[in-house]
Amino acid sequence: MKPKLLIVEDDPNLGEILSEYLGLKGFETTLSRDGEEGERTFKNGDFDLCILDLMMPKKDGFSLAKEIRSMDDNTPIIFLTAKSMKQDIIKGFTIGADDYMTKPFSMEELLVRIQAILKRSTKKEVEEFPNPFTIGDLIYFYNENKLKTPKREITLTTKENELLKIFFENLNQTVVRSVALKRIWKDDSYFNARSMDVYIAKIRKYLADDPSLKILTIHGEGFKLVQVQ
Amino acid sequence: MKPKLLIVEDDPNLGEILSEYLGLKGFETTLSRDGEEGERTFKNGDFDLCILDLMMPKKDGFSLAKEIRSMDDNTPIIFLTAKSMKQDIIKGFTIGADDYMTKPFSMEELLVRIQAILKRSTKKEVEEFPNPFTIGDLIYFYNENKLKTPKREITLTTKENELLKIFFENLNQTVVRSVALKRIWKDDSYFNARSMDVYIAKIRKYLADDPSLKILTIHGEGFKLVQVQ
DNA sequence: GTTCCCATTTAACCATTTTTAACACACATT
DNA sequence: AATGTGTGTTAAAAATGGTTAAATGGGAAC
Repeated sequence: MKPKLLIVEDDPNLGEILSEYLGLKGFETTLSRDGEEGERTFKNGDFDLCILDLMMPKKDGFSLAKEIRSMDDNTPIIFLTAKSMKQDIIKGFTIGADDYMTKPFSMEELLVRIQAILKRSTKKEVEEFPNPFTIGDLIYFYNENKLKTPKREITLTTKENELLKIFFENLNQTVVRSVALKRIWKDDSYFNARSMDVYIAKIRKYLADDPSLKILTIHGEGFKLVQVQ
Repeated sequence: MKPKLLIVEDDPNLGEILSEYLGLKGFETTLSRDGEEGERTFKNGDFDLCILDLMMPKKDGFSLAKEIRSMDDNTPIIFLTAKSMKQDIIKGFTIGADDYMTKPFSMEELLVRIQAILKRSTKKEVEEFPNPFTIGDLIYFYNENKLKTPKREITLTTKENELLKIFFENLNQTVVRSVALKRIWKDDSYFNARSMDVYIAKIRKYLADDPSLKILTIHGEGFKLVQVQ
C-alpha cells in the first residue's frame, strides 16, 4: 500500500510540484490550500505523514500541527518554511515536528527525509494493537469489534470499539476527555462530550463482567481504566 | 534511564562541546575520536542514537554508518558535516541516516532533532506511586482512589486523592500551599486556595481513623503530615 | 422510492464533585 | 488588646458527570 501524504501548502505552484513529484515517487498525495482545509482533510483521511507549510492563510502551520497532535500524537509532521529562524525551528520540534526544511529545498532531500521518517514510524506500527488482546477474564478482538466475557460475546459498535481500544491502550493511565473526543469524534464540542458519556456508561456495563476492571472518573479531566487485585 | 548517545567526532573541540552540552541535557554521552574507535565503542555499548562526523581519519562517517547498519539496522544515526552537498545528504539517507546537520549548526536544534528521533524509537517510562501504600493502620490505593481504614473503606474523589497522594509523598515534610495548588489546581488563586482548605478538612477527617497521623498547619507556608509514636 | 433497523445524538433529569460564600477562629505584629 | 491576614468549618451554588429514553439520521432491505 502506498503511504498517504497530506500536503498543506498555500502556494499553488509549489503545492502542485510537490504533489506531483511525490506522487511519481510512489506516494498517494492529498493537497490542501490552507490550514483550515488541511484540518478538515486530516480529519477525514488516514495519513501516514503530513507536510505543512508554516505561513498560510486562515490557520498557520504551527496551529494546524497542534490540532493534528491533539487528535493523534503519532503521525509524523514535516514543516516547510521560508524562514530559517532558529527559534521557529525549535518551536516546531517542541510542538512535535519530526523534521523541518527551509525553502528553497531540494526535492530529493525532502524525499529521502520522508523515507527516513517513515522507516521509523512504520516499524513502530509493527507493534500494532494485539488481536486478540487478553485482560483478566476478557478477550478483546479489536479487528472484529468483539468482546468475549465469561458470560457472553458482545458485538461492539464502531464508537464502542474505538473507545474501548483507547482504554486498553492506556490501562491504569488517565484518558483525557478532550484527547479521546478528538481521536474518535474529531472535535470536542459539548454534545460530543455528552455522547461520549453515554458510551462510557455502555462500556462500564460490558466491563462489569470482569469485577477486576473498573473505569474511574477523574473529575474535570477524563477517565482511567484500572485493574485491581 | 538516560538515553545513551555515541558521538564520533575527530575535532576535539567540537567533540567536547557536544558531549558536555548533551550531557547537561540529560543524555549519557560517549565520545570517540575516529571511525575505528567509534566502531569498537559501538560494539561494546548499547546506544540509543549515534552522532557521526562525516570526514574523519581512519574510517569516514559513511563507512562507519554502514558498519553500524550491518550490525543493527535500528539505532538512529545523525550525520554532521561541513559539506552541504546535496549528493552527500542523499547518500547519507540512503545508507540509513535519520537526520543530517550541516556545520555550523545550532546545539539547540541538534537537541530537538535528537529528541524528535528518540520519541519515535523509545518508550517513556512512568514513575509510579506504590500501590498499595501502607502507613500506620491505613492502606492507600492511589490507583483506585481508595483508602482503607480499620473502620471503613473510603472512595476518594479526584481532588481528595491527588491531595492525599501529595501528603504521603511528603511524609513529615512541609507541603507548600502554592506547590500543591499548582500541581492539583494548576493555578494558585485565592479561591483555589480556599477550595484546598475545604479539602484539607475532608482529608483530616479521613486520617482521623488512624490517631498516629495528623496534618499540622504551618502558618503562612502550608501543611505537614506527621506520624507520631 | 419507501420502510425499517440500528448506531448515534440529543434531551431531560438526577447524583456527585467542586467551588464559592459567609462567618468564626487563630496567629502575628504592634 | 487591636488590627490585619491566614485558616477552619459549614452550607449553598455551580459545574460536571451518570443514566435513561426519545429523537435523529443514514444505510440496508424491500
